Amino acid sequence: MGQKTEFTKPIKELGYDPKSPDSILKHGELLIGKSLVSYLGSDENIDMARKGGLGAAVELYVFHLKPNNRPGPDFTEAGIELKTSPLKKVKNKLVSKERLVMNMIDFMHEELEDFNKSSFWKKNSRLLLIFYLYKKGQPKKKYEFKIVRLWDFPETDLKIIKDDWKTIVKMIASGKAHEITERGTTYLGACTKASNSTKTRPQPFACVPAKPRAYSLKSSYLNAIIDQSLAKKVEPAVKSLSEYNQDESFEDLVVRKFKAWYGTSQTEFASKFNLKSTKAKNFSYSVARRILGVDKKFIEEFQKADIELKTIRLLNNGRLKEAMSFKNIDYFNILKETWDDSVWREILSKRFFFVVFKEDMDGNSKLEKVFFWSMPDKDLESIKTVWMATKEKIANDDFSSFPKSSEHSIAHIRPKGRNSRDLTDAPSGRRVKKYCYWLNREYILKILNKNIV
DNA sequence: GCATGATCATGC
DNA sequence: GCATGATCATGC
Repeated sequence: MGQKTEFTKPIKELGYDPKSPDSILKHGELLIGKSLVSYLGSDENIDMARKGGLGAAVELYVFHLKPNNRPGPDFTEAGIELKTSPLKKVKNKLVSKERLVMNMIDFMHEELEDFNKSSFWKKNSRLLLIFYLYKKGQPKKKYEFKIVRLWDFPETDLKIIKDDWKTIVKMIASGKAHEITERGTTYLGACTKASNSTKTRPQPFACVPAKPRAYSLKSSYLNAIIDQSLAKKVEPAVKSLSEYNQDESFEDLVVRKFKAWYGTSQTEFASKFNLKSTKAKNFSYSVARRILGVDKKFIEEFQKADIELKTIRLLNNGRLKEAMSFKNIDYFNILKETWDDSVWREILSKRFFFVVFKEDMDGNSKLEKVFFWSMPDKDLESIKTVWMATKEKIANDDFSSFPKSSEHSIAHIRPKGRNSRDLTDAPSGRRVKKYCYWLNREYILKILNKNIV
């Protein structure tokens, strides 16, 4: 004991505070969505040949920890053990690829009475879990990190883990370390290490040597952590009822929060909120999240209520820059649909939150206003003709004369692919251009004018 | 590599 | 100045 964490850099150059769990976590979170190579900005000087694979590389290159085999946690002062573990994709879902191996069990010296004094608990009571997506054949340094989070065992889990631990040490105490199996426990396992070697270890109460084993968290337990972590992409815009003014609705409150920012330019938003580019396709959504004080990826209320945020850009002469596009038409799907259950009708039936930017005389786009909106029923129903005409053309394998904006006051159909060579299969088997749904410019302008209060 | 939100380019 | 074809930029 008494060993302290050692670093490969002076503390002040680490980029985080190794005494602070919060700072360690924030630093780790920089990995999300990146690989080691993209995190470091280059793959020069990454030596993956060392022992321990990606986990050791994360310790070294991300946290600048000196390799160690201390009995205590990696971040001694913060009491946090760093664990890096692989995920795999099964039916589009991320699951644990393997059990998470913790520390070796030293049969001769393991605590046999008090869980709190056990080697497992001394090292692993609090974890920084880093999950990455394993891909066969890809170099390890290119694996993408998906989840970074602190893990404290909830009380109710800990009860089960303590029972598992007792089961394991009882085997040692009764001279049966060589009979330990992984199946006998629930969350915490004792998995074999170096199982295909002939190496064995002595045990204290029997002459029979036992296979070397380590404490491990089972895949099923990790899967629960993974599910929980991935679902945590939402955060409510309203954290407490006290945020509401009297008689205010959720939408009123959202609009009120935005009003304080009217007149702010896109570049100002970008620098204020640390957004990389004003051209990111989720730029407006990112701005909205920040205005509403949401750190997570999605605004919970918007998700729950299926509110769709759309950006509208006005030119400085008050005209609309563009019509509004929606997603591409699925040529196979549309043939199976009726208007009432069609994808497009479903999209247009949503509640919308429009964020309007207006260009000033110098060409800077500034936040002009925001408002919630739903398409009136009569408009929705009038679009049925556009949809039917589109469906009919597709059924007739005619991809050259979709409804134009001059033919209907609300909507039209227009190409949208990566470029003109970006083709897709038509039901006829032919390769055709991708088209999508649009709301006419004039129609959007009309909505805007109605909502200028 | 593709889907998606957004924008550009050109001709009338 | 609009309609329409085409393409960009980015996230997943």
